[in-house]
Amino acid sequence: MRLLIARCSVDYAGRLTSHLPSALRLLMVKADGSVLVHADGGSYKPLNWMSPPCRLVEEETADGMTWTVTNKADETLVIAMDEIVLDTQHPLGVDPGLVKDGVEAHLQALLAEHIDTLGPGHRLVRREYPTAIGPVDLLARDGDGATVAVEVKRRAEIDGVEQLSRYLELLNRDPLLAPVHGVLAAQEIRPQARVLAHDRGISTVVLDYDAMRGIDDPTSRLF
Amino acid sequence: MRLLIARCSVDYAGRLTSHLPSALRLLMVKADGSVLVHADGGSYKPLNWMSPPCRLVEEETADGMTWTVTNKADETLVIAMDEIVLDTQHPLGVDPGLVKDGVEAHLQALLAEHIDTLGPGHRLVRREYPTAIGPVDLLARDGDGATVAVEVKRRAEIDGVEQLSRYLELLNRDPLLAPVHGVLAAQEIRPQARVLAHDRGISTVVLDYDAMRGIDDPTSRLF
DNA sequence: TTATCAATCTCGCAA
DNA sequence: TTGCGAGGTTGATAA
Repeated sequence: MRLLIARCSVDYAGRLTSHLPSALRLLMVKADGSVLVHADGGSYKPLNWMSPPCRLVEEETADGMTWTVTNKADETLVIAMDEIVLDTQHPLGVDPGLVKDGVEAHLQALLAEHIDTLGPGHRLVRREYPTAIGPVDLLARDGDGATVAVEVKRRAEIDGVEQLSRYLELLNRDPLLAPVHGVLAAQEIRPQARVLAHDRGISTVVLDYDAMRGIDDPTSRLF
Repeated sequence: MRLLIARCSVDYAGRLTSHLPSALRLLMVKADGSVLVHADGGSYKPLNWMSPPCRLVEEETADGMTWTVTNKADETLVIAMDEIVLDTQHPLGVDPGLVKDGVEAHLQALLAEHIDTLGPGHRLVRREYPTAIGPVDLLARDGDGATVAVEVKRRAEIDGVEQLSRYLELLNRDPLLAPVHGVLAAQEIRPQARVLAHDRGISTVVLDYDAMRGIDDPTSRLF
């Protein structure tokens, strides 16, 4: 990994065009040739970058150095340096990689365990109920024995409603299941998703992760 | 901006938990206190990070140094270093910032200015026409006074057709607007999106960014 | 390889 | 502040 602190201007031309006026910035060149331009603030996203695979051409100029980074799609990143404060290189080797503990799969498992969160008398038929267009997160029966299809999300947006709608259309063609009622269950439901869901007769339920992991929370209700 | 090359293990606990085994990595501390952990590969996304605002507590240990970074939501990032290869600091100052060109907002503005791209006699009603499920990019009237709802995309895919379809269903319930015709306008329209759009009676228009910008150029006008 | 969906998404805008 | 949608989204996974 090569690190530079340099006063530079940066121009990108590709899926959009952008320009950065000259200023002191960090330039990072990774072992795979990718380049990142970072300022001394903002979040983890660089001001500009080129993802691998790409090629870097270095050119000495009168007052500094110019990098031209290009990729297969002819996108270009041009970095013109007029002052170099630091230029250092360190081989880091291959990283062993990140180990994550999931969230969303856990939500589905918890709701399956506490299926009565959807209302008294609910019974789980199965998780990941298979259909021709993909598995429904949860299939259940309510207190009256009617079929309920549940889509579980961490945050429910319009796409989740569309997804559930497609499942419902398919499931309702099965006379053994129809009529199937849809439930969108999530820790957070965007207003527009709620509006669209209710417009289509789909119920929404807000899930309380901590409550399900602990004791049933009466404030989590179906409407 | 402080830069370290260090052998370290990293643990994050917050919206999820994650662990990185010890390895040589780049640690970046920005002026706003945010911390980034980068490997020598991958794309611009760090292996781990803490976004500002956050607080870093540094602790000397027997065989190195430990950082504990916390934010308001009690998320924590713990970095345990057992070997430090580089530790350098450079004030960069405030960045003048990025100038972008060619994004969807520009396309929408350009098409609003050149609404006759949709056909002769078209008049703009308004941009960002509000509905219960979100704003329609452009609402217009065609030469016969019929309502036209336009969805503008840089690249039109299936979800763009779905989005426009939802708007059309809603708008067509309004007797003052109905019947509303849909137009999907984009620089690039994926074949599947084109097929689905036409299947639903939605027109597609390919936008030429440079041409629309050129027409707007005063030097190209006759008077 | 392509399509689909989640993300510690980030970022900008507008109500 | 919050909500909402775009992003040079990126990244992972299944078909």
